[in-house]
Amino acid sequence: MLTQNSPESTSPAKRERRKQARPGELLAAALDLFVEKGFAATRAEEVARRAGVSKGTLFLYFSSKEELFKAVVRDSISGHFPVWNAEFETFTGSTAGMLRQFMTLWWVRVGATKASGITKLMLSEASNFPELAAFYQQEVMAPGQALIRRILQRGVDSGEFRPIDLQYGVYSVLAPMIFLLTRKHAMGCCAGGNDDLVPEVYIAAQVDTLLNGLCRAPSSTPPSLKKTQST
Amino acid sequence: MLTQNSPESTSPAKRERRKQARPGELLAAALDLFVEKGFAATRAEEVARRAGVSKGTLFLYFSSKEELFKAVVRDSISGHFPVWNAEFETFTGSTAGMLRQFMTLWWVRVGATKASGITKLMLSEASNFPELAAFYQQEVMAPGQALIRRILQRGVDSGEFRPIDLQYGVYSVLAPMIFLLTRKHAMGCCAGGNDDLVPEVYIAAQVDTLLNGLCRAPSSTPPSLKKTQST
Amino acid sequence: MLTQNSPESTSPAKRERRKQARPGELLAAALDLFVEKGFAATRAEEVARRAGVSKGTLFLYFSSKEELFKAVVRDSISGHFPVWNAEFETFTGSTAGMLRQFMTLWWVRVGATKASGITKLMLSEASNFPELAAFYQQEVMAPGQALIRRILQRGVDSGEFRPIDLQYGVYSVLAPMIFLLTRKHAMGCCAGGNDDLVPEVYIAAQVDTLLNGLCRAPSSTPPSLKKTQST
Amino acid sequence: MLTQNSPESTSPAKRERRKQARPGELLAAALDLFVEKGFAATRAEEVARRAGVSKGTLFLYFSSKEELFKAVVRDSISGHFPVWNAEFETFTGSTAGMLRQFMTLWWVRVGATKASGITKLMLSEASNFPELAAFYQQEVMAPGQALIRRILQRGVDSGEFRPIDLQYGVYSVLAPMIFLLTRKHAMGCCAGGNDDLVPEVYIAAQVDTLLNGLCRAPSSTPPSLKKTQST
DNA sequence: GATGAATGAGACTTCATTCAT
DNA sequence: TATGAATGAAGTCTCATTCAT
Repeated sequence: MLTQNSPESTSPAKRERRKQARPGELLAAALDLFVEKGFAATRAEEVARRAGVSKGTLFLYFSSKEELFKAVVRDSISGHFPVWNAEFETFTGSTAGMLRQFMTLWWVRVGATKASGITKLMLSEASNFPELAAFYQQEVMAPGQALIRRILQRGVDSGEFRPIDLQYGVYSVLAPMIFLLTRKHAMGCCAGGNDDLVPEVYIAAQVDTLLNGLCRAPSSTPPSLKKTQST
Repeated sequence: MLTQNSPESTSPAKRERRKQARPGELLAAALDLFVEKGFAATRAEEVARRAGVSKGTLFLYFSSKEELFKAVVRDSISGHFPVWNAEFETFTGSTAGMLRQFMTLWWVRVGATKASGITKLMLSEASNFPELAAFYQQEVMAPGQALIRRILQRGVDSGEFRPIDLQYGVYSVLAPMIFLLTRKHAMGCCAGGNDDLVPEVYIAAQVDTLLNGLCRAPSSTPPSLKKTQST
Repeated sequence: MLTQNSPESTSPAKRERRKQARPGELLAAALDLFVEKGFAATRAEEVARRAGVSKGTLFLYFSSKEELFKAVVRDSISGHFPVWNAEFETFTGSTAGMLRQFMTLWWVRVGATKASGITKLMLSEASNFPELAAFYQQEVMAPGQALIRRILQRGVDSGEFRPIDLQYGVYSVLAPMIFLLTRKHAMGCCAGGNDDLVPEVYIAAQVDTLLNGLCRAPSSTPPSLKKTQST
Repeated sequence: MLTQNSPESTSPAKRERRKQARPGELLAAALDLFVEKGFAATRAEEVARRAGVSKGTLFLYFSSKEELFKAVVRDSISGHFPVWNAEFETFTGSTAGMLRQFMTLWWVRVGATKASGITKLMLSEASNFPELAAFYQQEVMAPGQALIRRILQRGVDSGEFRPIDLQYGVYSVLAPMIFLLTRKHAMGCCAGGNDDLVPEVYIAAQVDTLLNGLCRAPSSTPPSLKKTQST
């Protein structure tokens, strides 16, 4: 989370301190509840109560429930992009290593944290809240995909990767991330009895497959697709 | 869908027939609406109206909106596996071709149809209905994964595939399917500005990547996709 | 009021009877309360309670408080215009008599009834509810002024009246009507101690003044205004 | 307005001066806003902000929003009559001219200024504040009407006017004034499409009609009503 | 069985008023 | 005295569910 909340302060300027901390406390409470119950099912009053304030106070800091949600997204995810992107600006290793690091860090920073719940939430409720969906698309999806695309482009440019279609390549990287979120938040909670998926291992395996494919040899790869290409 | 709905009949003698058909008509209407708007946003009255009955009648057959939802999922997801599995029992080509066919057929029969909405619906609402999630896991996910596993096993056994971890391999295949559903039902409505993803092409590309990886490799990388290169 | 409400019925099709009567009962309750407390200060629930139904029922018949108000206006005033206008289509007497009849009937049918409260209400709250103001302007003011204008035009055409500016003439007729409403609903409640204004007498006197002026003779009418004649 | 407001001073030593001026500044801000938006729609915080103080300070000086309203009306309506009355004590022209001057000056000094908002405000809110209405009646309406009555009496005495009922004559003069206020503050915002009413012209026309009537000839004024004729 | 009018809890949001600083 | 963060009652509107007909 971006905000640093220090709810327990007893110094002289107590009121001011509280005011500084309020948004962070509300954001934290909102993140918890949104992830736990979804956007529509989370009641504004409950967010306020969990943050230890009254209903009215919530609206003092966030003009509507939707604005609160946007703030949560910014605080949990999109606010970090500048830093995260910067790390890759200066990456010097192989592009394969870069892709591995991207997915690994994504898991550590988003997938494994509460922030991942936000993405799952969008998957679930986007269609009912078009404005939020647009916001998320613009604030999170677009920058994220841009970064993936830059990595793939680098691999193609350097000759490390085959000259693939970039957009579909991006989706190939995205798919396992979405899959993990789905496991964790939707099916995972009660999927099978066997917890047979260790995310870190899955990501490693996924990167491996992504880079090298399932096939043993270069083989006589079929001329892939002479089919559909329907529109 | 398993139920056969014939909503447009009102002749005198057909009254009894109608009574028999009621639950099916309600289920069909509910499926449409749940897929279209999600669980919370679907109003009971609208389901009833689309089924051609009154609100009261809906509650005559389903004691609550939740029960209706459960019934929809139960009614719409099983029964296809026996047939689909059988087709692969007798497959004779290469395992690469088998995998390609599996995903292609999945798209044609599930991904591209209304049935896909049910899966998306589970993704969205599973956490609110643990009982349903378990049911879905057992009835749909397990058989589906078993089939994928059999295909991969065949490839490994025949030496076509590298000796990968089977379970993670299954997830590698599953991920793009989930991703497509997500595109179609959740983010799709407003994702990007450009509808830059053609499912059939994506699946083909995905299978290609799955089989051969992104890396140029030692290999004579197939000229697989010299297409689109859209931006 | 246009609606005929018969709240007390015990015949077989009781429910249907109630349904017929509901809008009228709600309209009557709303009229009372709007006149008594104004638009903004009238709570929807109170309207419902006075009509003997629950909050939800009100919104079953009128989709919003504003729509309820519009319905009240139509029911109390503008719905009568067709009939009222018709009466003047066939008027055969002098235009002076016509004008006298117009104002007299206005008092009997609107000014002296609860409907007058609606006009007063618009005077008070129009600026806070622009949509309602526009509605009232279009539905009530415009037709009313059109009728007045027709009367004045008739007088001018027949030579009974001086060739006055029609629009200002309309306002001359309107002013005492507004004045009466103001007396009745705003200042009247506690104006002075002496109820020194009898509306019917005021109207008669006003018509007289309107027709003949205050001056004793035709005198040397000052060349006062040979102006505008706009419109 | 009686209070002199100097809202824009914040120098160090002027602190004490400010304190004295506070109530006046608040009253001025409140007057502006009440006239502009009405009582209910004016928010306490906005009044405070416009006066350059905080919300808390407003309640330091006025115990509630209602009290503030009363104070505004009390502060804004008296004091002008002595001067205005004096002007007419010494009037020497014709009574017709006197009446014309009275209405013209009223428009210049009241109707066209912010003061007119107070009267409109009384019209709107009087029924909710009976005490204020009584106060206004006594302090403003009564003296105003007395002046009009004196003018009419003068006309009758001198033989310029017909021997009309004085009280109703007063109301005939009052009506167009009220009408103008109504136009300006209530309906005006969206009345008609065309701003077809120029107050000065209207007043002139009104005076003309008042003096000479609509009818062409002195005619045989119908024996219509030598008053009462009620109902 | 079928209907649909009626219900009322509950959601979001506003804002006059309070009170610790 | 002045502040402004905090409160919470109140308002409009929705919708799953009930029940008299």
